[in-house]
Amino acid sequence: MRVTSHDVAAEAGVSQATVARVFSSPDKVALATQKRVREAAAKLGYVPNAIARSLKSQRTDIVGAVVPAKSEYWQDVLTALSRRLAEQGKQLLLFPFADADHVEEALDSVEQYRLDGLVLASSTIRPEHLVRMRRPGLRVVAFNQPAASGLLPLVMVDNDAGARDLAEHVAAQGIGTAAFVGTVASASTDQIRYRGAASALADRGIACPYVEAGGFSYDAGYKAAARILDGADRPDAVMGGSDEVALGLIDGLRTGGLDVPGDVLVTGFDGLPQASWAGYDLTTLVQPIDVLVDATLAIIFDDAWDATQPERIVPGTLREGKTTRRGNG
Amino acid sequence: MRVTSHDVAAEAGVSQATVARVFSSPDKVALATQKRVREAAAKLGYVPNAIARSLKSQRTDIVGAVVPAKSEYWQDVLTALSRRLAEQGKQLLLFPFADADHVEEALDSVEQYRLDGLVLASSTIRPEHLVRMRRPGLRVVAFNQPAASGLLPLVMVDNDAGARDLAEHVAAQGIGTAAFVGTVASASTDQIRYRGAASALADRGIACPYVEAGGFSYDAGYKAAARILDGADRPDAVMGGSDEVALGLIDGLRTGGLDVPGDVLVTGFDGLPQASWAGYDLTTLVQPIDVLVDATLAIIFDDAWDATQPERIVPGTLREGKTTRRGNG
DNA sequence: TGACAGTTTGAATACGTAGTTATTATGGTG
DNA sequence: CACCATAATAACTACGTATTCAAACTGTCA
Repeated sequence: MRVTSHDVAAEAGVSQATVARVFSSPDKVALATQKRVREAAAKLGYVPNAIARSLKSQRTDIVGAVVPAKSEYWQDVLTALSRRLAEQGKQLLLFPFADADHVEEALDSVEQYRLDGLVLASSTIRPEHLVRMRRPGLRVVAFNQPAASGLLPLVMVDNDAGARDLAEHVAAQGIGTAAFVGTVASASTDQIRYRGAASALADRGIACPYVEAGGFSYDAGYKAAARILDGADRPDAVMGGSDEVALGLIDGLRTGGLDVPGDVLVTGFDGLPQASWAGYDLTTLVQPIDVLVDATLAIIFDDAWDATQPERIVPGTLREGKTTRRGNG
Repeated sequence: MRVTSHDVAAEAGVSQATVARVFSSPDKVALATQKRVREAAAKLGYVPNAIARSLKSQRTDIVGAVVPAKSEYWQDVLTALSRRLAEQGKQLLLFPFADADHVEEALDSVEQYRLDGLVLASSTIRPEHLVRMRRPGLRVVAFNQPAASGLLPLVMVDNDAGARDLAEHVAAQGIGTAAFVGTVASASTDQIRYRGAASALADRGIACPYVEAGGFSYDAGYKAAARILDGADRPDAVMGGSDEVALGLIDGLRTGGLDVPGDVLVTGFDGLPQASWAGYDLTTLVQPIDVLVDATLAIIFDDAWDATQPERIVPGTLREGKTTRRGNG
């Protein structure tokens, strides 16, 4: 049914090996022969079979990504990752998981495919899952997942420094009290960001209690806002554990009758496109996603990767939006 | 290096064929043998090789998706699609393209992989590309792409009816003039939505000129708002060609000093999560993405698919937000 | 002309699995 | 106990390609 290299070989009057060479290492085939083969291939509509090639060459040219099914941040990362891969003629295979309990299933499917590399995302993947992925022949990279430190090659934004930058920026606006609304307390990014922010604020004598939103979503942030409004002492600033939560916080606070930034300052973390939308214009720490993605692919594809330097921590950039601009409040 | 079914066979003292059967059709293997094989497999850490299986079985259990690299809407669709596939033990392979000129390259890569099915997204894929994908053994579905009608099996929301619903809803608020801010004029969804809206409005004596945002993004909508503000006769209602454009419109109009919905009503189309965010609460037509995805996968995987009924048009739902609520303005 | 290096091509093989056919073991029946 | 039907397993092969090895061919130079 399907046209194979044998069919092309017969049509062009050469051997299958020659056809294969024309498509994989053309410099080893005489130009006249190449021309004949290509014409035959075009005539028959031949397309090399990537499956068979992968079986033979032990390379799939496919990178897998294990990511949470619902998340604005990860969608951005995936977009950047897949674009970058496409430029190199490689593809991205998605292994989304609904929640932490389903990670195991996703990892099961991963092993079946002999991927060139695997990007492990989501800070809720547990360490036992991480180490399980350390297999010969599979380059695994933990993406923005501090918990993987020491277990897997790791690429991430400098969460600690970023949180401190944000905290210092907020403190400089002259606030008396603050609160940090994290996503999920067990997430390692959450912990680092909170500690960084709380520590920087403490240096300036500002207390910063931790509030758990209970999720990574806008809704979680929106609902957390209600709890802050109900609380006894309303903070002057609220630092969101992620942009998505922060956007929910803003809307929740505004729905509750507060003015942002007039009554409460709000910050985020990630640098989502939505954070820059004029309706929010959120002060946040922008992750250099392209840099992170490049570093990730370097680990996967660069043979000269230095295994003794398995961590790549990239600084983020403070984006000052109007949600921390006191003057205009 | 890698553990194969042969290794497991040797370890368990059976033939390779028996090992294969244990993992693909266990009911044909005696329980005692099965146990022995599974134990041997566990001991050696054997995992079936999906590449080899695909080569042999002529099925990859992978569905490809050709989608624009940047788009909130498509990210939502992909999320739903990949989740659904994962439930069935199948995977999603992404073929993103930066712009319409790069579709060709994406399609080239597609053909190399022997996918079980292919989802063609984006209304900017040209007809010649569409027909090129009609190959034996590959189930292709055009997703939300009216232009594919008659060329490929098609799944889409009822754009015409949806646009009419929105238009009627807006008209019912008592407006005098309107404008439709489309995404890209050549996009087939844009054309249908505009015609539907304009026709419904015309029935009520309301004119509705077409304005091209020039893109599918928030930014395109934001910039289009400026043009509307500069225009001679400001419309009482602006209908966005998509939610993303509509959200940009809202912020653009508000930045320009207008109140939405006080001065101008705004509608969208798609039903993005962001449209429901309290800061916008956009009136829009919600696409039943899960239904669309199910219909798509039915075409790809259902052998009894009725080729004489190659179009599946699903109604959307009007979501009434506060952007068309005159009373509160 | 003959030998030789370099280039080009063909035959054969392996990648790891699933399915087909052949063979052996099992159990029930007259 | 012979016989047959059925279950269970083994041997073998094909899927489509890339690569190794050997063979054939090219042109060069003594």
